[in-house]
Amino acid sequence: MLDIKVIRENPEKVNELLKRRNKDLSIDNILVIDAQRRQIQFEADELKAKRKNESQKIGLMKKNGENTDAIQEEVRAMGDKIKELEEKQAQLDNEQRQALLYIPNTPSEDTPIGSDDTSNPVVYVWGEPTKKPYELKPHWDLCVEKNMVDFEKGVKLAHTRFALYRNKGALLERSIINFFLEVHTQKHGYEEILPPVLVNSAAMTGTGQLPKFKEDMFKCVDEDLYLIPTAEVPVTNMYADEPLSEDELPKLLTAYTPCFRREAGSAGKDTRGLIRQHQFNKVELVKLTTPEQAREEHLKLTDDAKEILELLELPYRVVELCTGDIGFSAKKCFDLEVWMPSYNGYKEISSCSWFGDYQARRANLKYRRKDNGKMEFVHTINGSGLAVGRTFAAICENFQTEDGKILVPKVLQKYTGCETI
RNA sequence: GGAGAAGUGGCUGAGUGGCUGAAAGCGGCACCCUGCUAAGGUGUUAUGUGGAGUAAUCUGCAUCCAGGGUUCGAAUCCCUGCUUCUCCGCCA
Repeated sequence: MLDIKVIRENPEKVNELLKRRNKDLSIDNILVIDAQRRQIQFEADELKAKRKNESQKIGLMKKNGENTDAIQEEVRAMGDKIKELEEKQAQLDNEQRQALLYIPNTPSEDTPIGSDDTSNPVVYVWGEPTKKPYELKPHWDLCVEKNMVDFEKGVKLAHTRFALYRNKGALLERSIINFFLEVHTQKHGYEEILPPVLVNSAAMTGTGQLPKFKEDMFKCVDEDLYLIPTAEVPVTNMYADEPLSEDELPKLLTAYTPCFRREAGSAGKDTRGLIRQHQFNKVELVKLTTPEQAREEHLKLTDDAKEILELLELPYRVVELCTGDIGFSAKKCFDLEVWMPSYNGYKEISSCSWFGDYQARRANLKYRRKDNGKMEFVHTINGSGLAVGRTFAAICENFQTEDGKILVPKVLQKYTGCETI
């Protein structure tokens, strides 16, 4: 969430940045709550100080054998008033926190301004869109023909938008996961994490999924547990309420997990194939950094994701998300888009975001600075490195041969144990 | 799942109703001393949130797992929850 002090001291600036996302956003109501809240706290604190003094007096009087009935009654009445003020204060605290939880992050000053994805500038292109003299089948046909993915079984066992991988399909999916993890741990220096895929509402609130995006997630009926929509949630929250020391930063973490999304509101979108499933695999990259390190580490994390696509020799481009398209918690974000013949276009395969201290405030992620010994919020950064199902689809489509085979990218062959599928 | 015990500052650990935001030790930091090394001395060392001040800083309140309760007053008493440990049961 945003820093209330920044909001208080610089409301015009905050409003201006928020309106770059959406002109309806405003923190004006929060300022009103904040002023009331501080007034009440001031009154309550003064009264509590008074009660403390009087109570100590009673202790002394009792020691001296004096009668304290009158003063006790007086302090009791004070207690009633304090309780009243405390309740009011708690209510205002809560109101303010709730309001803040629904305000998105302020975009970075240099995030391009625009209202939707049509304003996202392309900042980098690698390779050429795949062109072949023969027809490239969409992966949803090819994979079914080759008995690699069984969409019907997925639907039968669970629900629409669930798939079952089998045979070489399961092998390819598993190989991609292993390849991703190995590059990020061996080459890029990330620590591998295998986290729980169910997390509680505190974790979901920390990274910004709750409370606003509740309908996007699968929730357990009788427990305060949600299926994670991304490994970002458990991994970013690992150090919540647990200050790090500055030498531990930047902290680089990577995790493979299945991800679960309700895709509420996506009815009719990407209904064929592996592109938009309720369950999909992803390897995530997460960084916790100092504010000074953040921008550079964000670029480096994006490079780590880009490198995967280059190693696989998949054509892709990078777009920078504009203020109207950027995620709720992010300040700045690059999307990596892979060439997907079935779409005759580029399709998102990774989203690399810098969150500033927005998530850190929500999750209470802090570190102790070396220069002044003070506690400070870390900056969080994350990105897909990469989405596995979409990589699977991109490989199937971009690398198919005329006789219906799929060429396994060189770097994957040691995992699949074969050159073609 | 059943029974019992326990949760205090970065760590160990004292503290059963008031002068304890919290002893002591360790660790950390600063300075001093010692011609190396090791040791020693002095001081300092929690977080959150208000108020005053340009600021350095001063100051109120809250916080001893969490939330309630009792009391003039709670780390200390009571209730609930969570977590950890031990024993039993079950189990991949």
